[in-house]
Amino acid sequence: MNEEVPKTNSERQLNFLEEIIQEDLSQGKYKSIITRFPPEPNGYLHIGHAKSICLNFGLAQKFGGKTNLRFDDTNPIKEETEYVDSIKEDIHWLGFRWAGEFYASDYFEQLYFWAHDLIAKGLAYVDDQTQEEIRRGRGTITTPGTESPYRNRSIEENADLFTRMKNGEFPDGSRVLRAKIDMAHPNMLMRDPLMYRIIHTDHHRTGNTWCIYPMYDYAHGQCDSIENITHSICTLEFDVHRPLYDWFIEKLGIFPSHQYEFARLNITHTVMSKRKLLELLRVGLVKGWDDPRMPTICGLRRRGYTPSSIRLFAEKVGVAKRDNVIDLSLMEWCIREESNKKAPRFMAVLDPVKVVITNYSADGEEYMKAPLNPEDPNAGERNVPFSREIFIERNDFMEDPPKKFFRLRLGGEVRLKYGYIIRCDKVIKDEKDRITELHCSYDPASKPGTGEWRSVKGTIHWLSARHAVKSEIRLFDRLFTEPYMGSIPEDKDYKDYLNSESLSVVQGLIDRDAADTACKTVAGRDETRTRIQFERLGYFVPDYDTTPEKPVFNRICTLKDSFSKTMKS
RNA sequence: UGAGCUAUGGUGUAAUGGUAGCACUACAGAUUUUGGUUCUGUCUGUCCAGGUUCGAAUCCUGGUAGCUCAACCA
Repeated sequence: MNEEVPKTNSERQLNFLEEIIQEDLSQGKYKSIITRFPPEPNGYLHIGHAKSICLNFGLAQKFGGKTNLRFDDTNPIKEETEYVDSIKEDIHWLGFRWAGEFYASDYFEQLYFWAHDLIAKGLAYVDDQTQEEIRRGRGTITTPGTESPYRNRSIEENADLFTRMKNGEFPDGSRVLRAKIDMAHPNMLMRDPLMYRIIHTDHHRTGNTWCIYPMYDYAHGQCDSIENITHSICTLEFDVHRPLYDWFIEKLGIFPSHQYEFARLNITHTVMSKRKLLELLRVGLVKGWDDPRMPTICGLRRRGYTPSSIRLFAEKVGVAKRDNVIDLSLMEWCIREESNKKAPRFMAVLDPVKVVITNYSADGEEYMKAPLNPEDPNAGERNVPFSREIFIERNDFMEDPPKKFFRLRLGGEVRLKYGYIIRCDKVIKDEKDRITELHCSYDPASKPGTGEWRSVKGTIHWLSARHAVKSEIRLFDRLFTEPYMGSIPEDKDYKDYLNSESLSVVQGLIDRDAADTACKTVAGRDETRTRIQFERLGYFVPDYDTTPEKPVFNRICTLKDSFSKTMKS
């Protein structure tokens, strides 16, 4: 029945980058494409980078090309090997394999040679002005700049000075190499941009070999060119850099890589800038780069998001050129979508209240059959122990509930998931009027699999007191209370919007089976962690802090909950 | 105020001169031993004003709004 359906325009649905590539390929501009992911190793990757990674690697996969990983390490003051390692780990974890691993610093020699070439062509000069003088000379957005008094030095003098810059004869900040373009250019980037600055600092890879370092604009396009990158994809804010990118490539007469820009990812209730993320960490508002509330890749990983769920998310958010803010609920949908199909079901009680089944024998015990996953018949079954004393969730009982409350109430019946129907006969409270125990009776005829099935309105989860295992369970919520963190008032600090309830740690009870699953987890090894569902509570994953003595769970996300909404209204 | 980029439901994203579609969200109903899942349905959209055309989200003109750019950061 595989009918060949011709592709119509409406089915094509390529994003604008895919269209460009398809066009380039079909016109024979390139035989195959090469993309690159070019992080600066000065921080941890976040979900915004994940979008870029999925884009660059995805494009190459889709069109039969390859993708390089290139570290943009042109500023030794900010870059560290620690970040190089974490970036590689994150990309790998996301499921992508780079064709080549390169560093901008691999090309320092070539870049230096090309700089001399531009000097020889009269297109670059050494400027002795101070940083302040250069800044003032650049003019403003609405007024043209003025030329540096050093702009018309002879080629010989420039070459000599630049060589001596390289040889370490001058202190930091005393001289720079500039491209000679146009101080009155409407694009500020073209007003004789800096190519090199002097920095007497050890570089994480080249050590003290160099004391002059190329600027981003002088390095990036040429690095792309050296690697024969056909499509150099970056975020929108680099759009004003494109003329410069092209200018260096043209003047040098090297392989013409081309730059294309797309809109960076924003997500509601979080921030994405490295600076802010780092500040949250320094101030102690989060516990580390991999705090499960962080939008970093390692944070999402610890939280329990899977590589496939993040890839799905990257696909769902799309690629275009307009500013966007993606609803956090889309991310949650992506992990729920996957977890619902895969996650084995267990039970946990986060806020236990004891229930005594008064008509069940004190030393009695039996096992209830429970499917591991109702969505997957092949997942098999497990046995859930039942006994006279059980725990249920405190909020699954109300003495005097509203109409739409389908759970346990005084004098009412509820089904224990996979187990008996019980009726609440008596509520026991302490002197502070807090419920300490519920006395219930069970209906022996209501055991699943025996006799006629009897339906009651509600079904709740529970745990046999005798068999339950203590566990620490960490619940997370949005980091910020405000959805659009990009548009908070200017007189406000983004930290004013922190959600004080973004983390709550609960000492709860879980299934023996869930505890076993957790303890099989090797701390820190994500591949060994099983995502599970605690019924009615959400999807969870064992945290790195799990020990054989104490399972620790992170809630990845809740289940969709239409009940709390009905109750509020 | 100069230059560049962008404007399609609440949020994203398609429609490449020919029926404004898809996803998320929200809401309603059916099913349900998870107030989950699944299924069905509903609401809501082309920034504005002109023009070209048999026909415009799409092309043209003029506005408006948002974003980016004045680091020896990337």
